[in-house]
Amino acid sequence: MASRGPYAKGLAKRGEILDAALEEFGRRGYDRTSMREIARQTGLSQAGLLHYFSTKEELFLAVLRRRDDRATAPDEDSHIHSVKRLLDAVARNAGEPGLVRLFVSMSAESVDGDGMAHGFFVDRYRWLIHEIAGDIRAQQEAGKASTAIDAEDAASILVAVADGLQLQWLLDPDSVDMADRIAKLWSILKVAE
Amino acid sequence: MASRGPYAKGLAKRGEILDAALEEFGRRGYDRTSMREIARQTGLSQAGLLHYFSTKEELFLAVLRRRDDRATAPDEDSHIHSVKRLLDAVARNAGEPGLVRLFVSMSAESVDGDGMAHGFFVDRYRWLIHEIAGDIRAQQEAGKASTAIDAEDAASILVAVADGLQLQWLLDPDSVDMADRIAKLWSILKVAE
DNA sequence: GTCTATATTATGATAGAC
DNA sequence: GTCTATCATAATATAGAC
Repeated sequence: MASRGPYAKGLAKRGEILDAALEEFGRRGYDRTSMREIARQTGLSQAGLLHYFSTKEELFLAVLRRRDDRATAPDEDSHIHSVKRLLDAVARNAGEPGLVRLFVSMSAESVDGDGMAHGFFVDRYRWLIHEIAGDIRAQQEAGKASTAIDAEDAASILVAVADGLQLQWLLDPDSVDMADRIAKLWSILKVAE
Repeated sequence: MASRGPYAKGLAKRGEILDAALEEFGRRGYDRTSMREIARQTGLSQAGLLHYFSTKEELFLAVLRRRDDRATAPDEDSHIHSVKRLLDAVARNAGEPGLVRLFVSMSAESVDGDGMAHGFFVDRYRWLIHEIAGDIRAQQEAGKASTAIDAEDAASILVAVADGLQLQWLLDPDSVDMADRIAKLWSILKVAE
């Protein structure tokens, strides 16, 4: 609530930088994005930008964490992820190719162990799949979902389909209706014998 | 058959370069891989390497095409891709993280329209899904697969799961048995009501 | 076919003034 | 908090000798 205070301006600028960085990282990938370009877009010199984020990696991780928050926070009531939320997120993402690109390409790039964001993505997938598996298990126990498939397997598959479809969609947007396809899959899994 | 001739040495060297490049691109991604490093690994100077592939992009595309061949050619009888082949490829890939990494990260990196390999991956996905959809349709007509889901949808989903699971597996190899999971999915899709 | 040398252009980061 | 240098690398690609 402290919209005035010693840090007000700095915080606003930080937000502006994160917006621009999200845009650039999402559009061009980590390696091809330069600090100079992000600085330029926010009306700073490169050195000025480094006052806010003293390394490129630091800025990158801040961008990832912030996007993660968006996907989690401003939604429904529960703080738990669920199948429904995953489906919603996929549908929503069709309007934000930059975000999708960011996550698809960043998670792929972070794959090698020494990579900057490796830990971030490992944790994120573990958490996401665990949450969704919990939701599926609850639905199974309530008799609303088939027990023909293990909840953990189903969760992992749904997350995998979401990622894979996003990749197909990014490469060829007209060829895929992501939300429709993943919804069909879930409707089948839900009633499998 | 011409193991001797004016080009024999050049061709062998080309192969050696492609092997090293595949390894490096797969391990570090396109941007982080330098021509100098590939040259070093093949006992060439950077300029010497450029005699074989005059730009980095050219080398990269040669690597992609070659890997694509591998996945297609040395398999069974038919020249057509199929669900079975996709499942086999996923199982096989668990032994070749470098290859998986190459394709996951390269396809993600190629996402922007101006990217070097965009066309390659767009074509590849179209073809792959089309082939697999054809196989599924054939199974449906033979009464071996359920018609509860559209063949095109199912093919897209299976390819998406393969990609997504590979990503999960790369990030956290112990957490996923890719082949098992995708096989379970297919067994469910096959008998869906 | 392969090399050395170099041109050119970027990058991330630091030092220090204002 | 922001700037102007500048440093130190590192990259692809070219020119031209051998």
